[in-house]
This record gives sequence, C-alpha cells and structure tokens, in this order.
Amino acid sequence: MAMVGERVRVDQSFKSKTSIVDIHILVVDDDATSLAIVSAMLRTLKYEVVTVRNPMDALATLRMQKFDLVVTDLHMPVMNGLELQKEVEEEFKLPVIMMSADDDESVILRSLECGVAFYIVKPVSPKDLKNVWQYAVAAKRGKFIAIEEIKNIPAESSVVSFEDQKSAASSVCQEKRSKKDSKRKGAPKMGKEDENEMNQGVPKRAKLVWTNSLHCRFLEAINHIGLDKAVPKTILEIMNVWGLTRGNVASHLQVLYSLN
DNA sequence: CGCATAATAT
DNA sequence: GATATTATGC
Repeated sequence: MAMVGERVRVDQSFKSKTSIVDIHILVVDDDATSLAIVSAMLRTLKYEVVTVRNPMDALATLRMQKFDLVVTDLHMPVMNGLELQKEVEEEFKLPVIMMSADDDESVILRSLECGVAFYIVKPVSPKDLKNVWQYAVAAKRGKFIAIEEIKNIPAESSVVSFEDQKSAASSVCQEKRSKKDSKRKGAPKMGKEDENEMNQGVPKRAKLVWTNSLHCRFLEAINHIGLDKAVPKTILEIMNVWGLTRGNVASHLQVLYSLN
C-alpha cells in the first residue's frame, strides 16, 4: 500500500545558501531500504525529495506536482524502470536517472540508449548523486551544451562543444542555440577565477571535458564496434565529434580500463 | 611511420 | 582527480 506522494518537505525559508537551486526529485524504488537511503542522500545534498514505491504511484505523483527529475530503480514488479522512463518522457519530458545493482555493461548501454539520462550502479554513493542537478537544468533549457574553458585563443578553434545524445552524426554546422548559455559550469562552489598567465606564442589547447553525453557517445561507439576492436582510432571515427582527438580518446579509454 | 598502450606529467 | 603528454613497443 503506497500512498501517493508522501509529504513534500518544503523549506522555502532559506535555500540557495547551500542548495543548488531547489530541485525537485521524485525517487521511486520498490525496496524500502534502498528508497530510504537514496532519498536521505539526496536530501542531504539539499534536493527536494518525494518518494514513491512503485511506478504507478510515480506517474500519479508526477501529475499532481511539478518535478525536475526522476530517479528510479530499474528492477521493479509490474512496470520496470525503463518502462517508467518511457512514460515519463512521453508525458512529462523529464530526465530519468536509473539505479540498479546490475552492472552489466550491456544493460547499462541499453538503458542509456532507451533515453535514460544517467545510470547508477548500486550501491549508490553520495558522489553519484551530487551532480544530478545537471540533468535537471539540462532538461529545463532543452539541450545541454558542454564546453571547455578557453584560456587564450586568438581565432576560432579549440572549443569542443557537443550536442545532445541522440543527435546524429553530422558534424559541425548545426545551429540551434537560443539562450545565452553561461560558459562556466554552475558548480556549487566556485572560487576565484580569472588568472592571467604570461602567454606568448601558441595558445594552449583547451582541455577536453568528458561530459555525460560525450561519454555516452563514447560508450555507444565502443559497443557498436565491439570491445575487441575498440581502439582509439576507430572509436574516434565512430564518435565523429569535431575537435576530438585520438589522444583524447586514448586517454579516456585508459581510465575506462583502469576502473575495471 | 602510424598506431596502441603503458607510464608519467600537469 | 581528470586529462594530457610522453615513452615504449609493435
């Protein structure tokens, strides 16, 4: 017996001090323990959290109250997380983050391809959840563009931008931006900025940032060509991202291997 | 020489 | 800690 949408803890009095921006998250998990743990973590991270124990209640709750993000378990009776995701996308256009103890890469890949924003392997750690707000704001403004900081670039070049996941392979000239995107990532804590360096001669190339969508594309490329033939050059070709270099891919591939 | 991978460096 | 750069070997 699950109540639909248990109390909403609103603490409007003081927010935005420590909180990112009052992001409302719906957590759905049939396992009460897991539900409690995850929701507690999220609340600690200053998110506004509502919990439900099955996908149907989730949909009902979503209809009653506005949310920014759904975090759901994958394995659930009657309707699993992926089916829920489908519904959520259709009806609410909200990003869905999947949680599961299943760390099988093919399962992860499949989820990602189904439109899941992010996949977290249980047990969930606070670190996994810390930055989930990004998905919410990304969805709010349509597409998310991840960029790099430029230190000192005279002409064009060197900025690697990336469109969102499911956009196709065509390379550069896709214009679709509309709002003014701030260059800096709106990270919770940012310290001082602006540092001048004596810099003459050749501008340094900006460091590539492996955004989630870029990483997903990376994974999909590997999946597409098979792990055995997944070498930097091939991956690079399949990914087909402007400005991305073989060295970038090699470096990233190395970290991927290191955490196995 | 081009490339992949391992080992460092930033 | 993430990404770049260099070193080594094929």
